Amino acid sequence: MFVRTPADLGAVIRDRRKQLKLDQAAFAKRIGVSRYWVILIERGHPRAELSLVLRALDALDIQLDAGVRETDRRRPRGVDIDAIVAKAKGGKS
Amino acid sequence: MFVRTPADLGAVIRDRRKQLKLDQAAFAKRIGVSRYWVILIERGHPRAELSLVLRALDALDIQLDAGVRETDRRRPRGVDIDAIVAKAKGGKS
DNA sequence: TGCTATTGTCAGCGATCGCTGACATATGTT
DNA sequence: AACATATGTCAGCGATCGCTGACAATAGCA
Repeated sequence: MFVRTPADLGAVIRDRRKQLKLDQAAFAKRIGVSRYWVILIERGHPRAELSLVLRALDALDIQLDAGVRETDRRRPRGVDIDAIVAKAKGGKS
Repeated sequence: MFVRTPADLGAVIRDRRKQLKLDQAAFAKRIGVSRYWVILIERGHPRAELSLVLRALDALDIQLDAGVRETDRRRPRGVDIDAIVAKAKGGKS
């Protein structure tokens, strides 16, 4: 599953927690956080702190893979648009 | 690249930002954040706020994929350890 | 229906966020 | 060296974090 919003993350966490048959209290204790925090996260709290989120994922054996999004493959490989533009930097404005 | 710590994330972000030839100021403006924030993130700030991080990744076209970590493949497929343990719940302790 | 486990809600608190904006330190180019 | 660009540092500020702990609401089961 791809994670683009805090809500996505909340869903991933909640699903996996249930999969592992952990209740909020047990889960919270495992990652060293309050149960309240778990509730907020699963609800999609946008301002949660990064390290806690990462610890939560780790505790659930969820791996985060960060990769470049390859939406369009219109251009042949080996062509660096930026480089071309830079070379022709007549009006950089 | 796998992201397990704030430092990992900082590295991913910094590398990609340079790949796109953005300086901190331009990058910060693009995601609606201060340049100071960018510096902290790239340094691996553990308490950064989630939504800003996600926006940063999005702005860099970095996709976050969350999947269950499959470290050991010792057991044949179809065997659910949890279920077995549950079934034999003589001493659940 | 009762009983239990689980989940959701809240106020008040200390701690820390992210911002600004000016200055210091690289880094690179001529 | 001189200059321009990029990156790193900091103090003070308002805003919000995550915690506690007790209670309310919901779900599951007999």
